[in-house]
Amino acid sequence: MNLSIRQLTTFREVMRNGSISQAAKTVGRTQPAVSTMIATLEEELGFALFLREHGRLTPTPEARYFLEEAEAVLARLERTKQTLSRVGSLQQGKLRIACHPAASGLFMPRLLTKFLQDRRDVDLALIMRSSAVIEDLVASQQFDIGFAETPERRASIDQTDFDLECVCVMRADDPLATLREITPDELEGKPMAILFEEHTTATQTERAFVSAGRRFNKRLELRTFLPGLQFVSEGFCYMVCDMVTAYSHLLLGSGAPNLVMRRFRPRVSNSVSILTPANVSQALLAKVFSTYLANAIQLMQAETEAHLMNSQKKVTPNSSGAD
Amino acid sequence: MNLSIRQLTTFREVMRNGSISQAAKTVGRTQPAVSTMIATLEEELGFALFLREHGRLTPTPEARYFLEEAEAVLARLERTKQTLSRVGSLQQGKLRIACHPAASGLFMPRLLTKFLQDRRDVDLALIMRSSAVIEDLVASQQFDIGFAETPERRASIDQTDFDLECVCVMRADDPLATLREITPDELEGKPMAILFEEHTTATQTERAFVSAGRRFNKRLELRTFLPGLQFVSEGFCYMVCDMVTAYSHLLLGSGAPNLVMRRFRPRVSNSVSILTPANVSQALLAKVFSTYLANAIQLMQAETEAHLMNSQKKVTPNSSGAD
DNA sequence: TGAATTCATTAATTGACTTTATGATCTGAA
DNA sequence: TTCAGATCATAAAGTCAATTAATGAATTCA
Repeated sequence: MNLSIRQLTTFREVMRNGSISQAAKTVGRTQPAVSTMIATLEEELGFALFLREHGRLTPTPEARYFLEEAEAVLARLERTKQTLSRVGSLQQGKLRIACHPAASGLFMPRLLTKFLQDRRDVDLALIMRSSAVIEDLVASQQFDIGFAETPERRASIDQTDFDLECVCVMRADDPLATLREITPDELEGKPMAILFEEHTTATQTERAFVSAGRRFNKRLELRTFLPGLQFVSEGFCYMVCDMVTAYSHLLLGSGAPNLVMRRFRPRVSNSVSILTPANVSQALLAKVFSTYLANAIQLMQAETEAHLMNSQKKVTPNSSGAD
Repeated sequence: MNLSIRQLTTFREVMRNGSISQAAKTVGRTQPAVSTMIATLEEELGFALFLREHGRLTPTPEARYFLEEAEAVLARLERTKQTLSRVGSLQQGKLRIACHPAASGLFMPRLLTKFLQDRRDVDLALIMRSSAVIEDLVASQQFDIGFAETPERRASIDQTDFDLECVCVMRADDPLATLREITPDELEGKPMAILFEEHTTATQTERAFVSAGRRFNKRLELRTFLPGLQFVSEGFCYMVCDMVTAYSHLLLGSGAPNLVMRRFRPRVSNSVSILTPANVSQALLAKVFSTYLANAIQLMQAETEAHLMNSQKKVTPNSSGAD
C-alpha cells in the first residue's frame, strides 16, 4: 500500500461531492481520471470504498472510516505547509540573542521591537550577560547571536567587529559643553567616573591623562556606564563613556537626562562585535538579524559622528542625526 | 507548495544518512534522482535545506525543523495504513449485534467467541432484546445485525429467514424418551410449559392438541423457554421448545441437565431471521458475520436433525452431530 | 421513449521522475 | 604536489504512471 497525497485529496473530494463527476470538476481534472484513481485506491486498500449501484456511488462504511483518516493526514500536512511557508518567509523561527549590558537597556530592545514588528511567529530569547559569558554561550551554540565587546578571536566563534570610539558625556549646561572636543587638559582634576580597573576603557582613559601629564581624579568606579549617566546628569562627575550607552540614552530625546556628548581625544576605543557560532550553518532568521544588527550599529556610528561634528545639535530620537 | 509523500520520505532518508548517495542506496534509487528531488523540494519550500560545502551536505536549521514536521506527517500516515490494512483484512471494525433471548444465552456468545478469536481489534456491542425491539434497532441502523424471530417483512429491513421446527424436550429417563416422535396423543393431560398466549409457538402447540382432540394441560406459562428447561429437567413438565434454546443447552454436554429432545408432530415451527438494515451498504465485517451466523444456524439445523433421527445419540458439545 | 445523468473502459498523450553519463569539487594518501 | 576515491550537480534520454478524449453501458426523469 503506497498512499499518495493526491489520492487522499481526490478521495476526500469524491466523498464531499458524493459523485466522481462533481469531484473531478472541483479538483480540476476529468471524470475518468478520478474514476481510475478511486479504483486504484480501492485496490491498494483491499476493500471497496463505494458501491456502484444504479449508476451512482454510495460510500461504504469503510469509506467513512477512511475519510476520517485521510482528513487527519491531510490536516497534519496542511499545518506543516503553513508553518514551513512562514519559515520560508522568515516570519517564523527561533532567535536566541545574548547581549552585553551596554546594549541591553535600550539599543537592543528598540532594534528587536522594530525587527519583530511583522514577524509575529518568531520565538525570541534575549538575555543580558557580561561579554565574557556571551562568548561561551555563542561558542557552545546555546545562542544564535551574541552582541558583546570584541573578544579574543577563537575558532569556535565567527565575529564581525565594530571599532567604536568612546565619547565624553557631560551636562548640557556644563561650561565644557561649549567645546567640540575634550582632552585631559580640560578635565584635569575634575571628578571622573570610569569602569573597573581591568576594563580596557578605564586603562585607556587613565593612560590618556598620564600621557598628557594631567592629574586623573577618579571619583567613581562602575561596572557599567549606565548608572554613571545619572551622576553625570547631576553634575557630580564627567565620564568617558562607550558609544552604545551614550547613544542609547541620547536617543531618549526630551525624556532623557539633559546630557550632551563630545568627542574625546586621545581616542578611547571600545570595540564591539556580533558573535555567531562557527562551523554551524546559521538559521536564516539569525542571519537576517545579524545584518540587521550590523546596519543598526553602522547607523549609530554615523549618527554619533554627525552629532560630534556639529556640537550645537542633538541626536534625535529616531534617525538621521539632525534635529 | 505541493508536497508529496515521496518527497518527505526521501528527505527523511537523506537526513538520516547525512548523504544523498547513501540515501539513494537505502531507498533503492540513484543518486541523481535523490539529488534533483531534494533540489525541487527546496525550491518548493522556498528555503535551502542543505548547504553544499566541500562537496558534502550539511543540514540547515530549517532542515531540522522540516524533518520534525515530515516525521509527524509520515507517522500519521503510517498509522493510517496500519489501521486500514487491518480494516481490509477484517481484523478491525465495529460490530453491533442485537439478539433475541433464545440465542443470547449460549448460542450467540459461543459463536462470537469463535468469530472474534483472530480478530483482536473488532469492537463488539452485543445486546439482548425482544424480537420486536430488535426490528426497530436494526431498521433505525442502530445495530448492524439483528437475530430475532422472523418479523413481518418491512422495507427498512433486509432479512434472511430460517424455518426451524420446535422440538419436544423431556428428561432423558422419561418413559416417552424411548419414542422417536412425540404427538399430542402421548402428552394428553401431561403437564406442559409453553410461552405466553400471543406467541406463535404457544398457539401452534395448543392447536395441535385441539386438532388431535387431546386435552392440553398448561402447567406453566413463560416469557422465554430457557427457564422452562430447568422445570423439565426436574420432571415437573414437558415442553415444546424452540430449536435454538434446546440446541444451546444440549451443546453443554455433560454439564447440562439430563435432557433429550424428540421430534414433535404436528410440526410446530419457530422461524428465526438474520436482520440487517436495508438501503444501506453494510460494513464488510457485518457482512462476513452475517454469513458466519447463517452457517452456524444451518449447522444447528443439521445437527439437530441428526439427533432427532437417531434418538439413541446425543448432540456432542462441539459439532458434527454424532457422539 | 428519449434526453440527461452517472460511471467504466480504452487508446493515445503527456509529464514527472528516473537513469545513464559526465563534470566539478573536495579529501586524503602517496 | 598529484592522483585515486569520495561527494553532489547537471544534462539528455528513457520509463512509467496519470491524464485526457472518446465511447459505451446503465439508470433516472420527464
